[in-house]
Amino acid sequence: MPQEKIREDRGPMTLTDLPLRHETPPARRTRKRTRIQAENEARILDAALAVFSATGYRGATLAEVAERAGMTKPNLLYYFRRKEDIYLAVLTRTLEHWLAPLRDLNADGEPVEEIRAYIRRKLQLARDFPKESQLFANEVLHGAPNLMPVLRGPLKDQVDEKAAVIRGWIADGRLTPVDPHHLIFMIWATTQHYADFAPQVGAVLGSNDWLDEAAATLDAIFVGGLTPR
Amino acid sequence: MPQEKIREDRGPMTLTDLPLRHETPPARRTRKRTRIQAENEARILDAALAVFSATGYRGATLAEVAERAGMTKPNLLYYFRRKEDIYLAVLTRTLEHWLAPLRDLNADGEPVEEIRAYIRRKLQLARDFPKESQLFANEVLHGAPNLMPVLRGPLKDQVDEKAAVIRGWIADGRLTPVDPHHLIFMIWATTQHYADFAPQVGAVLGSNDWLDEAAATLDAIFVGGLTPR
DNA sequence: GAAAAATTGGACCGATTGGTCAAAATAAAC
DNA sequence: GTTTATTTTGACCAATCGGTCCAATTTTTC
Repeated sequence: MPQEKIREDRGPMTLTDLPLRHETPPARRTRKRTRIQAENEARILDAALAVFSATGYRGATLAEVAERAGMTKPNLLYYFRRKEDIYLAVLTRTLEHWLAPLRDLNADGEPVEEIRAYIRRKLQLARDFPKESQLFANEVLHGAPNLMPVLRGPLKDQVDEKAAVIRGWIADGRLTPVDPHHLIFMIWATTQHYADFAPQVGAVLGSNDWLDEAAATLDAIFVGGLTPR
Repeated sequence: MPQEKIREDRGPMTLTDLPLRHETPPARRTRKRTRIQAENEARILDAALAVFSATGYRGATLAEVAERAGMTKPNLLYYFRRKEDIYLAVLTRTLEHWLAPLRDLNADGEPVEEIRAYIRRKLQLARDFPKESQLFANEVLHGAPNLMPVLRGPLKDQVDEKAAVIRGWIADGRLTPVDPHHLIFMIWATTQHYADFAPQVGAVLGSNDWLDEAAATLDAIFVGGLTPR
């Protein structure tokens, strides 16, 4: 059986109201958030990101998450009732972080320069937060069982909006005519590749210091490919 | 615990002698390969590709592989002694298929046209054999525990060889100067993206018929980016 | 500092899963 | 057609894992 579908639909959604809200921890039934609660939940989410991104949902064990978070398994389950809840929580947190850079693509900027800056931002994210990228990649690779509503909803909306911007630039003759959606896919693919396929990149290059060379190459190809002749 | 490292080193290797040889099935101890053996092993490998690519090594269960292969679990284990053996067998078979297209990059061809043809081949592979791509992506995403020697050995050699060809083209002024390794990464990333992130591509496009548009976009960017001005 | 609430962890449980075994059934060899 | 080798399967086992329970401990409240 594939990775379980964890979330059932709960209606439409927006970017600020991502549809992955997990069960509130039992301790929060009453009163306000405790200091210990905040600390432990943060430690758990960090541990969970490491474990889930490295092994996927099915491969991850609560015992390992608990150990990395420095607590026992029942203690972990005191903060998150189920494994799914932990996964959804860390996926949600990652998602916010992940959708941000595209938003900054500015319709009023110089087209080629805007895209170049976007690529640079994504490349830095890949270097600085590879685990987030891997978590996301793993989820989508296995059919996005928990993310499909987000992909079809907020993500598609976001992409469509920016695609319209790019289409406008093309119409103005400021960019080579290409399909904006596929251009965005290209940027996602080429930048996230360095996080998701890190072992391969490292093995082929014989080094893990790829950022500058990668940026230079992406720059050359995209700028050359997008600048009207 | 992450996906187990299944294979321990067995020294240097070549492309034709990939280092993922699994245990020979028990039935092959004696005499030659049976008709039933060949049939069942093929059915098992097909089933295993589907299951492993969809759920990863840890997520896959022998029961599901057996069911898809149309046999009982003990029967499956009669042909492959352990889960690892099945995984390694299907990974090996995939690998051969996967390393092929790069080999066809012809040093004597017209540079931009050769790269364009390579991209087209990879894109068709992504459409026609997404499961192979996903299997490979999953393995690398989780640290390539079973593939690292291949990545560092035969794969790196293959890439280095073709990188030299590209470097030659650049030296002759027939291509925009870019780092050949990163150019190859770009091609891998942009083409395999359509297989590995298929749910996302489908969700954003609202369609699964991406080949022609993708090819046109990749063509425009890569040709524009690689053609000297 | 006593009472109440929140936090921690040892022991335990049922379900799943990879894998075994031995005996039955089928196919191949002669 | 009998013997021999191969193939199939039901029953079963040990380990792992998600999750529960409850008593002990610590922190907060007043």
